[in-house]
Amino acid sequence: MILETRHSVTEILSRQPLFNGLSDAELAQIAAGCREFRVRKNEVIFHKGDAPEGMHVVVMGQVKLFLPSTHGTEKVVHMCGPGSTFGEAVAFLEKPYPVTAQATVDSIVIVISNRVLLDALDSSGTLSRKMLASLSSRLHELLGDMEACTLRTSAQRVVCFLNQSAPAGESPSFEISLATSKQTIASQLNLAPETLSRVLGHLTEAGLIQVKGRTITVVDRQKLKSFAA
Amino acid sequence: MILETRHSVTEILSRQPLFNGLSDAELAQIAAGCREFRVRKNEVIFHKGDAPEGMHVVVMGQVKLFLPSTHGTEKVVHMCGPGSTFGEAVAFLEKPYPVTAQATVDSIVIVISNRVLLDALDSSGTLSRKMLASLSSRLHELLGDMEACTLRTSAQRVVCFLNQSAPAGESPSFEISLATSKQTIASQLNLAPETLSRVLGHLTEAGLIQVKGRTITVVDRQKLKSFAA
DNA sequence: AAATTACTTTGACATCGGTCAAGTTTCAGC
DNA sequence: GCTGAAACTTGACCGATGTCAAAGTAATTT
Repeated sequence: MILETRHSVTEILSRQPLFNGLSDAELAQIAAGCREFRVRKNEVIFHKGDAPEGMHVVVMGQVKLFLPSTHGTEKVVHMCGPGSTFGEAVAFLEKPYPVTAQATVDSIVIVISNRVLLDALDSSGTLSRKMLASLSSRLHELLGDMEACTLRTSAQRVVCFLNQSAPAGESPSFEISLATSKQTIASQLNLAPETLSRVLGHLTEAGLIQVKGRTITVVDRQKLKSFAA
Repeated sequence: MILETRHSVTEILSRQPLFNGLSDAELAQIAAGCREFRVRKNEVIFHKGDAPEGMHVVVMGQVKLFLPSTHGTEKVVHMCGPGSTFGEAVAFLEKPYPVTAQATVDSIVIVISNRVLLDALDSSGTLSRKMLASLSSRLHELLGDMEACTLRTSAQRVVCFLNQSAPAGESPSFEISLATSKQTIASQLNLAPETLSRVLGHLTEAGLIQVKGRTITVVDRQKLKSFAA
């Protein structure tokens, strides 16, 4: 990893929702305990089982969090885009990282050391509250993934994913631009890549979607949902 | 549910690790915002999708948290024994409960309203820190479950469960007393009850364990672990 | 204690999704 | 723009688990 100091860490942090509402002094204190890294595509930021350094913020790029298995396979737990944080939870426990973090493209990541983070939390009720909300949100998300993995069939999981990726509007038709490879999405949905490919094929045959590379067009939101049954 | 006021809520709360280190005044303030309920076996405390009331503390008995599915099946996410808390995470989000909570035996549960909890968190850094640790811990646990469900075979999941249930000591042989029905354990491990039964049968045939009702004796810890491979 | 209900076990069978293999397309680096 | 390496697709096959059914066992109620 290459140390990077060109940008103002304070400025970057202040743009994160988590750090909104903090005083300049508080922000400066946190920024002082940060390091900014550039990581290259496929570079591992930390391994499952490593001792925790601190909380990470993705400034630019994309980071994949996954559970590695013995036979080289992996289960993707979460994708972190710009603004996403990860590795917070370990700061409050004395346990190693429960996942491996790897950049999927060249990225810039800020690390806030545990000490600094804990100090900041002690001195700011606002930050504590936001951190609690952030962890709760992650917890809900994970429960949702659990639900998908255990209670739904492959087709239902894919349909669910497409719906979650839908833009805010209510129009029956919309377009999705996949943020990652289909391999990665398959892993997130706990499917073999082949299975994802086949399910997308079936949905296309049924006239519900159109797939062109990483762009998927959903023709009819409602019909898609009812297909899952 | 039957309102219950005989016991001192303050006293019960003070026994929970989460509330250690709080002043009497703070505790009293929290206790004033609590209700204590008795729930009977099989009674549902809240449903997935309900609006959140607050945080729950199991005083006595046992509560099952699960994801219900359409066809009556369910996936058990967590079992809460005396001292366990649940439903904290919703206090920090504006979302409905992500799981259903149901008593598995006659139980006593305390509910701390969201307002009171949030106020207490604002005024106590200690409590905030403990709550962060509690949520983080839950997150880790859930990741562990995810890992088990997605990366392990049925036999590996069962062996894993037996190991996790092992007492602290290092002796090669130990006895486990299951806290719930095998049905429930099967659901936690994301197995059909029949499959759990069969796996336990195989482990018994292999001379690795002995099963008698809800008591399982592990003959050799090491051999059991190596069986998973 | 008898009766009813729920839980567990066992067997036979079905199936969803994974694995392996081969071919095709897309992408990244030069 | 080439070229080699990934990524993706498609087909054939297989196996781990789930489902269904029935019998046996434990637990709870009356």
